[in-house]
Amino acid sequence: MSERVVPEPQRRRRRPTKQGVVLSQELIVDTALRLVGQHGAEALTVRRLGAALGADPSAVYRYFHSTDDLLLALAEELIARAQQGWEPTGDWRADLREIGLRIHAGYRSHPQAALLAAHRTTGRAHEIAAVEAILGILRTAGFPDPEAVRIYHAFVDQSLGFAVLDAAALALPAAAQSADLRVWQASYARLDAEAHPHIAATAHLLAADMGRSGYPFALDLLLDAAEARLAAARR
Amino acid sequence: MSERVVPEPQRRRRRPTKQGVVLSQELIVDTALRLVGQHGAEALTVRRLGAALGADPSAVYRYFHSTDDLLLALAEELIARAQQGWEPTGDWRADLREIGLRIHAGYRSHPQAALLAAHRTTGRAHEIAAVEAILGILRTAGFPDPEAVRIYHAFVDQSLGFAVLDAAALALPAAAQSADLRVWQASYARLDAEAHPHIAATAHLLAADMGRSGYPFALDLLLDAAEARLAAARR
DNA sequence: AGCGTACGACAGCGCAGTTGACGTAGTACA
DNA sequence: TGTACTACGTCAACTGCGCTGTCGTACGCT
Repeated sequence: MSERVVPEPQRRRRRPTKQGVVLSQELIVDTALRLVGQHGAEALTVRRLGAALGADPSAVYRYFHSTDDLLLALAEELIARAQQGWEPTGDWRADLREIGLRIHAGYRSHPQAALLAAHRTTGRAHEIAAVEAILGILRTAGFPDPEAVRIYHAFVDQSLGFAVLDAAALALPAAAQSADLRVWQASYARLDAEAHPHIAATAHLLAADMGRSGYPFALDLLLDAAEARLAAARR
Repeated sequence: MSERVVPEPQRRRRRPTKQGVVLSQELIVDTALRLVGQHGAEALTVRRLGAALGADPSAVYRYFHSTDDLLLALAEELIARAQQGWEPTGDWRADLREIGLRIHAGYRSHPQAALLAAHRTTGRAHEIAAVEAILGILRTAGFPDPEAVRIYHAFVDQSLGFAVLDAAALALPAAAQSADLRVWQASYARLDAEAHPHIAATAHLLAADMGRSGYPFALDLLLDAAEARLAAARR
């Protein structure tokens, strides 16, 4: 990973492409997010991005050194959108729940960005604001600092992790999903109750949950546990 | 996704490759796992796999129709390894914790397989055994069936999600990690305490946690919450 | 011994990310 | 207004990817 060669301050020369489009970092990021949203994560390639922009694919490299760089910019944009129009209510539990659902929903449609965001740091304004907001909620709620930091990490990574898994499921081609359903019915639903009593007893429940995201429930579990620890710390 | 064209029952003809290796599904799976373990998830390509096997890359397609198929086999193998040598102790909380750590550790070195395993179903023996074991622990602990299924999903997806994120971090080239560290120090550590009081107060704690997996802590939170719900259900 | 075929090798397709050279169009300054 | 500079869009090409169709051969069966 080299230094950022591409100048961050705004560019001065703007020449339209052959198709008359004036490029910019924002336009490229927006177009990339639109591509991913419409055609899935696998549709995001430099070549397709160039086509969608109406420019030569290599023009992208005038604004980002690599796709890694571009994905970091996508991550920052998603963080920004997740915070847009959000105001804390003062109820720490409700606030965290709302933020969690927003992060999850935002990244769900952009799994590659979620993978990066989880362990890279953009160091830019919106990311810093998000960290500050979440830590602020926890600390003003009364969590001691070490606990607040640990819960912060668990909270963020949980929402990103579920988003990545859910996004991967959504990105599967329809044929693969129906194939899995067939495999499932052939393998699980017909197991005999003697060898696999627990699966047999809950097969109908497992089937009902297939394809639904378990994130909201997992988030509630995390908030339950956090609340219990807060009560214990106050005692 | 077509039907499985490659015959599952064991093959009869075995001709060594030019380099004298006799191929088989097991050998290919083992070699693929070794490749991923040694050189990261990105090292797993059909061409490199062929080279590691001492065979032409296209020979792999005699045993799996696609990389998707191969990854499903890797997933099944990882599930098998995670269960190897494990015996339930009867303490549901300790048992779940042990299983969670095993799944996390296993998939952590094989993120692509984890991504697939989370929302595909292999329908094969070891996967079924794992589902049966986890559900069994929850149901004999006393969780009502619907709750047991929901906790099962949250538990599995949490461990897979963290494994994917952690694996992605491990797979980053060393240069990217040091670049991020520099960005972090430049952006976060020097924030003024007025604009970002919460980050400033916990900067040292955040730095100490960088790069460490938050999974064990998040797992404990989930188990805490489950235990509380079990107590409530019994009451 | 001989036949049928499973399987390994080879060549090649389309697509991916990325790079370096090139020329032009826009800006800045006189 | 003119001129020099250079940012930026384009082009062509390199490497490596998953995957396929074809071919010959050596294995295992009868």
